[in-house]
Amino acid sequence: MYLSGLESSIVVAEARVPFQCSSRWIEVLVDCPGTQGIYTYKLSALDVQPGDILSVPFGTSQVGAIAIRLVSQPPADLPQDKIKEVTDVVSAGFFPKGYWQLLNRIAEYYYTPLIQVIRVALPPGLLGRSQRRIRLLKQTASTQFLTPAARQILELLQTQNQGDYSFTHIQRQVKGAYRGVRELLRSHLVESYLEPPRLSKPKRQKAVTLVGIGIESDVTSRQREILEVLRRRGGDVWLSELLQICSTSSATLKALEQKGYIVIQEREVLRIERDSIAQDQPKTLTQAQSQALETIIELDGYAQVLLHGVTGSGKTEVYLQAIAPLLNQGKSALVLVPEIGLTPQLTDRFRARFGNKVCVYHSALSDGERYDTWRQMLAGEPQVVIGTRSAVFAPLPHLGLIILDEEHDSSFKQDQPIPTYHARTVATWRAELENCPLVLGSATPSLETWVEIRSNESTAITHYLSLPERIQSRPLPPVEIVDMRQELQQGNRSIFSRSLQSALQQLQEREQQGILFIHRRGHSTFVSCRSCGYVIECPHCDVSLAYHQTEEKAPEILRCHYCNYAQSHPRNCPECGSPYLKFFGSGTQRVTQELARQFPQLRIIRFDSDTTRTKGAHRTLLTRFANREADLLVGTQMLTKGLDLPQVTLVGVVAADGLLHLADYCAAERAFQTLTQVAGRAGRGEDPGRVIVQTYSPEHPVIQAVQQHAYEAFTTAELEQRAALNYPPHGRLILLRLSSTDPATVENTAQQIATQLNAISECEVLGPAPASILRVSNRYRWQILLKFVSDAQPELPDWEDVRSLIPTSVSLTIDVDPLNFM
DNA sequence: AGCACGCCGACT
DNA sequence: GTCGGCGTGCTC
Repeated sequence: MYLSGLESSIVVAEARVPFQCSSRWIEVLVDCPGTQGIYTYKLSALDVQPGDILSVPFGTSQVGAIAIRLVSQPPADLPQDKIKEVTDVVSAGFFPKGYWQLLNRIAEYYYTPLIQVIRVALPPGLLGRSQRRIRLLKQTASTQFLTPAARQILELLQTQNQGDYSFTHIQRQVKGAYRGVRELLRSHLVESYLEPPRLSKPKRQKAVTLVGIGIESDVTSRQREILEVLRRRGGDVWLSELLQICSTSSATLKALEQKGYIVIQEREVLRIERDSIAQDQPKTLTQAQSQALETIIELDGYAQVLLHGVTGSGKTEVYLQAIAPLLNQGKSALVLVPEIGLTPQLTDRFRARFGNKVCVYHSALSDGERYDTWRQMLAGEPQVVIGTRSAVFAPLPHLGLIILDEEHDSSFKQDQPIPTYHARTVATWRAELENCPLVLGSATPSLETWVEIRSNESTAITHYLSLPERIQSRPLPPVEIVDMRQELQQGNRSIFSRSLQSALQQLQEREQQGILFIHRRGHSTFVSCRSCGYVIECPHCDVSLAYHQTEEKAPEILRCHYCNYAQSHPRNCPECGSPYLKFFGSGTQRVTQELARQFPQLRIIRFDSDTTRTKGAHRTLLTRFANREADLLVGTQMLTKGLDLPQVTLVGVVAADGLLHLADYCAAERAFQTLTQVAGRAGRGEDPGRVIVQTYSPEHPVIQAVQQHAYEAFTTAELEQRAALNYPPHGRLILLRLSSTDPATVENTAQQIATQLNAISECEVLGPAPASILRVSNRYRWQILLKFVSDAQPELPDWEDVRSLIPTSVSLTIDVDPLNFM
């Protein structure tokens, strides 16, 4: 059971009711896998309200918990002496109204225990749990009587200067750790202890506030000076800061406090990055932009809006001007974007417009920063939160608008761990519960959104807003399709067509900038022996290793793109010893090398997940490009996500084919979106742009649609195909992923579950089938796809029952509305 | 997740 | 007969 219906019993604490003496017990939800259900705890001194986040003793350890309901009687069947007491309130005062219902809805729809949903919604560290740690007791000990595992653990502990590691860390490092630790415990070489949960707590600091305004006859000149500094600073300064500025002592300040001039108080400090940026004013809107803005501003209550604007049509300006009046009304706005690192420009623009009312929330923040941002949001000041997928849970009270930018982007879908939620789906529910509008923005709306909006247009709850033109009537760039088969026929064996070559040449001559899109990172997709045909594969996965070489003399490495395994590139074929190894397929590295060879004067920046791994790398690379430190940006998918580089005139797609021939049902849709988005990077500024797409299948419908900027025609055709096969948005899918280290066990289990599911009449069971790559990281993967004709929530087995029937070695995840079929 | 309890095979 | 493997079940 998923504790649905709990929302009726929880009282969301808007104003905390005074402590009631009749409620001496609290029912809580405990953060512990394998437990569902409610546990009752005693309350004596603590004031606990439903929705509070608690720390409670559970079994031998201390775990996080959520207070659900105050009760005046403990359950009759529960012996009094078993009831423990709540240790602490970690965070009091709950989420805004409707939030609890949202979490419950997610739990139900995505078949996920409620506590797991709560875990993704809360910042890390709030649900603390104690951790078992192992500590070295005797420094010098002879290790020769120990088993290898025990000796290894001992040596590991000795490398750390405290001789102290968490048990899980040891388990990761040493195999047979369980046994080894036991052995060491028995011989008293180490001890095991429980470290209490390290809970995120608000960081507090002493602040000095000026209170006395009256005569200052009783103060010394030194004290008067301090008061003057304090007054100049607005009457409110951190204690440590004041001590520094006035180079005084805390005793002097204490004296002033005694005399009643100042108050010294502990206050919460929020660790939130806030750099100031040049101010920016609202821009004049085009006709279409004003019309869209007007519609959005006039919305009252829940509505779903599709803002369908071609690339470069100025969607962001519409967002900004839609948010401005909300803030004045004391409301907040939530802006969701695919990947925050990729859009420093977007956050900059928001900061420039709204200053420090803008908060950025995403997983790259440190735990402390996330925690503080979260606390800050709870406070309810009107603000704009920009974030990635998980920011859909931002606990903003008075939410006035939710914006999902680039709504078609698949990074809004989580496919690993459960809940496998889609931020768009959750945002829709949230907007409904908060009774506020949801704006979905894209140049290439997903088919789901398109159907949802267009088929409900008469209902007044959905609105279709179109920005058919670029700002300042700039034209969309012409797209030239190059048939690479003809290039080859005519004797051009380069990876660049003659058309692209001359365009790159012109780039330099005209001092313009360009973007080159490559589907893959790395150098080559696989390495094969020309003598025997052997392909070098990953030892842990059923894939070939990709060849990586960052620059001319850098080490040559073979890397698995699935499990990150790496080995150095062998000189000879491991199978037959032949020295003739050949690289196939080209990634970003190879293309940059090739460019350097053919266009030595061209300055290149590589922009892919290899070069942007470090913090702030995106911004640095983009700034360098914007400053014209390079002529060409060479990169992967990242280039498609809302980059606004007005100086780019040329966009080249080296090989569109890699995108076209993927196996899953949404491959065509995604290829169209990606190519249209890359193409849209060209000609966003004064100079007109052009796009060159190289392909071996120029007649492919996706290529044709991209060339003609024909979103609607493509979508209509694609929807017909989907309807014929009952694929989303007609009908729904649920994917069961099973994996295990043992190939036979997964297969059998998959078979069993499929048989069970076949009994459900309204759903079509596809599979079980091995995943397209059977083995990844030494786990064998099987899948079962469930297809439903109707949109109704189908009757499915209780997954907890299913789980209890499968062997523990097999893991099962349920992916509702899957997008990733790997 | 941890950690008990508890039931079967290799040793004193 | 005991020690110690890890399978099963509980945690208010």
